[in-house]
Amino acid sequence: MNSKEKIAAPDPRLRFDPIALHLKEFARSFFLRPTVYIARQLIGAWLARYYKGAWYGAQIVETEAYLGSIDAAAHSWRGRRTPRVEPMYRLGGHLYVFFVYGMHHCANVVTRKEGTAEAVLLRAAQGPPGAPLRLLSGPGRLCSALGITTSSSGIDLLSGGDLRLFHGRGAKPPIAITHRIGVDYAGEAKEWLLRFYHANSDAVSGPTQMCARSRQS
DNA sequence: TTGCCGATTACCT
DNA sequence: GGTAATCGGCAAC
Repeated sequence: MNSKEKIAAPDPRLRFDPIALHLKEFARSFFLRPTVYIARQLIGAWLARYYKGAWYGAQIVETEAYLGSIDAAAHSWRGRRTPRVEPMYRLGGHLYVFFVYGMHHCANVVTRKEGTAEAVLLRAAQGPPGAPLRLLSGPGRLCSALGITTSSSGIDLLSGGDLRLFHGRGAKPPIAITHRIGVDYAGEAKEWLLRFYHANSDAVSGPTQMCARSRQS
C-alpha cells in the first residue's frame, strides 16, 4: 500500500546466472580498503539483483570515488550527517542510494570502516549479451534498469540479501581516469581525478566520453 | 513552513 | 552548445 515501499522490477533483459558463471562475492575486507582502490577494482565487477526467483545483473564499467568529509562534492562533506546520508557512515559494503533532480536514483557502495562516510558512485554498467548498450549508461539509468530505489539505501551487500556484488572474471579491463561528472559546484574538488571507467566499453556514460577516451591511450 | 537547488537525462538549437 | 522537467532534502527563516 505504501508507495514508498513499492519494489521496482529489474529489466528482464538483464537476466543472467551468477551460479553458472561461477561468480564469487567480494569479502568484507575488500570494502575496507582505500576508496580510490575500490572504485578502480569495481570496474568489471557484477552488480546483481535477485528478484522473484531469478538473478538480474550487469558489469560495472564506470565509477566515481567520493572521499567523505574532506570532499566538497560528497554528501558527507564536512561531516554532514542527516537521515538521507546516514548510510554513508556505515561499514564498507553497505549501499547508499539517493534521489536527485526529482526523477533519478543514484547507487553508491560505501567504503572503509564505519564512520568514514566515503563511497563509490556506480555510474554505468554493461548488461548481459543482448541487452541494449545504453540501458545502464548513466547513474540514473543504472538504477532504473535494475530497479534500485531509496528503499534499498542502507542495506548490506554482504548479508545474503537480494542485492550483491560479484568479482569479474578474466583479464583486468584497461582503465581510464578523469575528473568527476556534474560536480562543478565543488571548488577545487571538481578537478580531482576520481572517475574511473573501462577504456574499451561503449556503455560508459556522458557527453565527455569520446573526448576523454581519445585523450587517453 | 518556505524556497532553493541538485553525484541527471532528454530534447532543443 | 543550452535548458526544461520535477520533487525530496535541507538550510534558513
